[in-house]
Amino acid sequence: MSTDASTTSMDQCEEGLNREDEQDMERRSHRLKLPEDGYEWKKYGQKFNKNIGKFRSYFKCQRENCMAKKRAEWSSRSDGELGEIRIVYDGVHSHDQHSSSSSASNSQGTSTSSSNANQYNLLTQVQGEDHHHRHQSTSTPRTPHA
DNA sequence: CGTGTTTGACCCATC
DNA sequence: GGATGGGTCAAACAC
Repeated sequence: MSTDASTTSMDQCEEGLNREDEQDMERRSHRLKLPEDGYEWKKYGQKFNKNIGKFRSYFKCQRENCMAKKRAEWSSRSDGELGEIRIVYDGVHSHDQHSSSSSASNSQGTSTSSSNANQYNLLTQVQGEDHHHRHQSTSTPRTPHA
């Protein structure tokens, strides 16, 4: 809490372009436009945080070997335009970015996630939230019985 | 038809 | 011991 909103400065809404193409899906799919990071995310839930009066969307990496998760938080402003969207990354990617433009710079040096994980950790930290609880252990927390 | 999104319900952790 | 919040999965719907 406190001093938020101005923290988000990486979101760069790029409007226009393919109005018909995008509109087709924008029509009813995800009325909210989220900034792409270069990874494929699948929305698996949405909740409203009455504490801050903001919406929270949950995204998961589509990759099978990717346990990375993304969390998007935005105010409940009118539809269409969003003031600021807070993106929080959780987990670490084990695959390369599928981005369109060449990423150039960074990554791909020390094999695997070491460096990558660090990068994401930093982002998560930036959010400056509180609580440091991290559950999800035991390979299979869910397993009633076969 | 398949993909992707959406909403609700369910579960777990925490207070 | 219960209640709440938060997080996740599943099903259904739409295109």
